[in-house]
Amino acid sequence: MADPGAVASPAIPSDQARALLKALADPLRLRVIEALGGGERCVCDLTADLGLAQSKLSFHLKVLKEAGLVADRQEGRWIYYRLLPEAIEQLRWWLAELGAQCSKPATCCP
Amino acid sequence: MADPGAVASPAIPSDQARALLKALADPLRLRVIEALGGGERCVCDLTADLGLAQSKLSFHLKVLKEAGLVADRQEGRWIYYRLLPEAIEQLRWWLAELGAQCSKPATCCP
DNA sequence: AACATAAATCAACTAGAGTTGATCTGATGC
DNA sequence: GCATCAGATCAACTCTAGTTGATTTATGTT
Repeated sequence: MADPGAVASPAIPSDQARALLKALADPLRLRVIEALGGGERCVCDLTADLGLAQSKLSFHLKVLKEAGLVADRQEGRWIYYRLLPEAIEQLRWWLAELGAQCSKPATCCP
Repeated sequence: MADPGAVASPAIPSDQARALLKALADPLRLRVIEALGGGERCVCDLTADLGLAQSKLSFHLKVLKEAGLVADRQEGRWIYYRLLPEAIEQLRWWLAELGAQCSKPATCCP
């Protein structure tokens, strides 16, 4: 913060970046992400497709939603989940900044 | 897979990507990463700098090392850790591929 | 050799994340 | 209204990740 006139990168806070990292680090959640890659899906569809218990999937969808990776939408009694690809893009930016930091000249011990 | 003549991206396996994601998701490990951003540091230096118990830091360094984010080097009785920025770059590539997958045309439910 | 220091490892513990089955909420259809 | 289905939520449990302090291994010093 306190960086007026800086570049136009989103610069998400590291807390949010960590939430994204954590959300993606789980193998089951990654399967959900990949399943949603093909487009919006309702929960019952995902449950059947991935062969998961309903409450289990619901738990992981909540984690993904709170991390900002997916969004949901109700239609009748179905709830459709979709990916928010911009979240992945934000994480890539954040990683780019982290990587840039890691290449800066040493500040100590010459 | 089965994509001959594709781009020159490293395409790390998702297991390794997950290890990287998990390693970066921890706040303490992120502090270590940032501390190493300025250059190579010995463990005793990091311990003092971050104010951590020795075994605690040792545990997290091991996680980072196994994920491929850092490497170590012995010199006398000191062990120096350094970042491997290419790991972050690989993760960015992996995320780019994941993001690309997520934008492909829907395969079902027209 | 005896001693001191750097760092990894271990065993016991704590805490948090994920699982399970049941229950609750809300929408639809009869 | 009542029954049904989709999905979230809850409480109890399990499992894994992280913490702590003690011990061990290796290196260097006297």
